Amino acid sequence: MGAGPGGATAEQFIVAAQKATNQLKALLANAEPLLGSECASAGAQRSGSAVDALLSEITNSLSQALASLQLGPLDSQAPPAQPGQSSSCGGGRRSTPRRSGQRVRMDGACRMIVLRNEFQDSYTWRKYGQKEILGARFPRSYFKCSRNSSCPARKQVQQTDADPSKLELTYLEAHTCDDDPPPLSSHLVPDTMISSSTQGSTARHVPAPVPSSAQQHHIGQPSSLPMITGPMMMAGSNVPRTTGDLVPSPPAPVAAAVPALSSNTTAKYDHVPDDHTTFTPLADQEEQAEVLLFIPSPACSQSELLPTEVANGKVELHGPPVWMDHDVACDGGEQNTVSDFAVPELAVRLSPMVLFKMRN
DNA sequence: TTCATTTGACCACC
DNA sequence: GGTGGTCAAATGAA
Repeated sequence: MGAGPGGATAEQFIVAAQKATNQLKALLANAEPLLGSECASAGAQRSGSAVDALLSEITNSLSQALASLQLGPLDSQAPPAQPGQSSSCGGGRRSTPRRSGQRVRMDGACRMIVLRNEFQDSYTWRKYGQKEILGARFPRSYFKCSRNSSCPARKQVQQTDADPSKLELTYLEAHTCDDDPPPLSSHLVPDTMISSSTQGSTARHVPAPVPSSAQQHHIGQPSSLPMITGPMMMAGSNVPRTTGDLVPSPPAPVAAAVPALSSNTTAKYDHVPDDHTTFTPLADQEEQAEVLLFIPSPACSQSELLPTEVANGKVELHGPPVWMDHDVACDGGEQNTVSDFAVPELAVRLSPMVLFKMRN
């Protein structure tokens, strides 16, 4: 993918633009009190909302452009597999180039692109397969939750074509092993990502681990940065390898590039404050925003993933991605509760304290 | 010996 | 018919 001299370069430009936009938002937010206190005329307010709208549009456009780059247009010609790549994976027949991910999953899923080669979640995973994906330079690895053999949770890990240092993670099905939660937090990104209630099966699944307060919306990851910044590859990690526990990958340079692919299960334990409803976002939110980009799978639309207010951009949010339960109307009029992450990059800013603050 | 990973083969879906 | 997803035997590591 990527235009001409490197799609990754274009990607970097977009990311930089996103960052600049966020900084501009912050500057404007700081300037608002000055403007608003004495000059809070209706005209100024209109001007402010227009600026907000423009900024939102810029942000959304950049996010979608980035997503397009990273996922690739459906009809794009993906680069051919590298000769050196393993081709021994089963069923590796191929003829017509086809972008990986083009096939639409019917069970729903959410895709998360790890913009940095750092990511962990709170579950242990066991690799059960690897396969060459047509049109993708790198094979896709398949993982199952290893905590409980009956747990249907699965994870797919694949290096992105544009930037091999980035991993594309797709989570499928919800964990049912939550009766026996990990020693520490289990409600961290991204335990499960249940999407589209149009796929009846997924909507029935147990939502992601819910804080004891059982609130309508879950703060996904109070300590998100510590969790995110934990090296996914576990290279150099001192997490011990024990049965069913974490499996640190070897500290080989290659493994460092793509830990979960070359090695094994990923897991770690993340500290989470007891009170999930209140936490102080880490100072470097710009940094944080760069780390993860949550992208709904092709099988589910933005409006399916998010509450209507969010999808319509009427909600102002700040902070890291958060868990949300929200009701979604199915075709038959039936209501299903769907748990998922908000998609801050695509939608809105998330508030760690007040998850949904309605904008008038 | 146990358990995780690898990988060829099979199956379902489009 | 082609592809992605999963299974399961073989293999390797602890």
